[in-house]
Amino acid sequence: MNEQDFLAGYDPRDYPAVAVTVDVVALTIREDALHLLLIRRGAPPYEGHWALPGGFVHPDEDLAAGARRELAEETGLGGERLRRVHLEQLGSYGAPDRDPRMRVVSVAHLAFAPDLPDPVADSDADEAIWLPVTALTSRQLAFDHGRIIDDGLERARSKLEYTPLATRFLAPEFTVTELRAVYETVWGHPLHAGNFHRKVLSVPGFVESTGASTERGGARGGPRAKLYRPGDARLLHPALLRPAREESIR
Amino acid sequence: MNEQDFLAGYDPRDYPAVAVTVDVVALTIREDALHLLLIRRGAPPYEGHWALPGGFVHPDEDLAAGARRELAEETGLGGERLRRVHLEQLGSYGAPDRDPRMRVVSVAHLAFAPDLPDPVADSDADEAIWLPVTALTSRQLAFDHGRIIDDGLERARSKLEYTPLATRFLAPEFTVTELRAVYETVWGHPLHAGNFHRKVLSVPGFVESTGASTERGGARGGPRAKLYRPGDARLLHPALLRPAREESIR
DNA sequence: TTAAGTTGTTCTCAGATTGAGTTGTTCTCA
DNA sequence: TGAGAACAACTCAATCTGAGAACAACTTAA
Repeated sequence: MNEQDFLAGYDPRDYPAVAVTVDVVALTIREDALHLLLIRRGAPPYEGHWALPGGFVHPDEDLAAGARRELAEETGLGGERLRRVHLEQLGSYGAPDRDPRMRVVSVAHLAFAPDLPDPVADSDADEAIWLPVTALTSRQLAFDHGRIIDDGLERARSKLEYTPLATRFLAPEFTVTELRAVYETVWGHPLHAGNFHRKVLSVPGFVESTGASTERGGARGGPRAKLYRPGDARLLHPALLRPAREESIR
Repeated sequence: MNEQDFLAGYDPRDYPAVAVTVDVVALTIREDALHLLLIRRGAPPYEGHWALPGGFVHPDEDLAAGARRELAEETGLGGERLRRVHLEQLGSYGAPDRDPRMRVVSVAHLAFAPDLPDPVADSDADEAIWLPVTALTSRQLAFDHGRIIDDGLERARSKLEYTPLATRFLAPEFTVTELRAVYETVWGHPLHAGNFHRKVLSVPGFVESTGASTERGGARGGPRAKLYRPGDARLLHPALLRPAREESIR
């Protein structure tokens, strides 16, 4: 940053007031559908609209810590379960008029969680709910949260290509079929079971075998499946490619 | 964000003071080396250290607009030349103690520019210079700018894989060899000329032919090269793959 | 003017990867 | 017990990649 501005004297009160919040696009998979954690606003502006969980950054808190705290508050999650949630920064949104009350810069985060219990009613009167992403129209969403969610979904789809983060939607041990279901849900495409299987096992460090198998076969038949846990790779080489789609504009 | 906080009364003065700045990691290629725009600090803290160009967001300015303004101020660039610079958001950095004076959240941006003239001395006493990225050690850099630069470089390397943004380092018309030189300097690997050529021409929308050729052959011989301009693709399908390297930890 | 060396571009070919389909076996449900 | 489902392995053709060779068009230096 530019020291001139500071040298002029840097009493915080001298600067235009900007509030910094952290918002979280928290994704999970329930019943083979991608769900998003949202909060119903009980007061204007955007009363009755859905909004992302979030709030002001605390004075001594890092941005990521703030996002994790907000996530914990709204989901009631803690300890090991909270630690297993993948959390990354998505981007910052700071259009001057995005909040009608004052200048707010929101640092949005993206979270991948395994299927979680329904949010507990908070001390706040917030109504927090996991909603299927398909059930949302931009009009029902507060502020620019529709845009943030779109960016989060695209980021999630893309992250599955070149990272092993799909495993973060699953329990610590999982089958290849469960892993494939994650990809199919997030990408919205059916995948070739045989090829997916071959690919997952051939990419180094994606998954490692536990040696165990499921107790039962599939719900509608089939043999018991082998169980795997996440491997130690942070990136997939070579990546899994999404089926070619129409050139996405952004 | 959480309306409870707001409903309690939202006079800006009631909140802990947070300043929001935009910083820019501006990259260009000079003499086959990747260069970075830096400013020498003339006052504490970090007096004499190098810092990224940046400054406070103006009250009615979007984050990206602020970054572009800072870039314009430090490079003296404007108009069409400025518009041709690629600018994207890199991420926000908000550790509570990253600036010793007060809480500052910096929204870092990443810029790709064609070879630009040396920065003009600003109205500020700032000394702005293009420095080769290899000439930098983390100790010479102010604040957490070393980290921001690392993140920016990694983002740049990765963006060349799946976007046509390498063309943003070049003039509006360029040869395949010039384009390959961009990849080689950013990635730090020599690439196979024939394979690169084949790949660039086969990826739809990466480049399109102008029909023209260079006036002269290469400096040390060789035929005249065909000239191309950027195509209309925003993403490369299939992507160009970086030569496999040791698993990068982050 | 010529020779030597460099470079842009195209081609070849083997190896790896992918997409699509098949097979065999194990399991659940009716 | 039989039918259907699903896991896992395999096959095969099409495509893509890495590595090298070929060749013509150009440069500079002799």
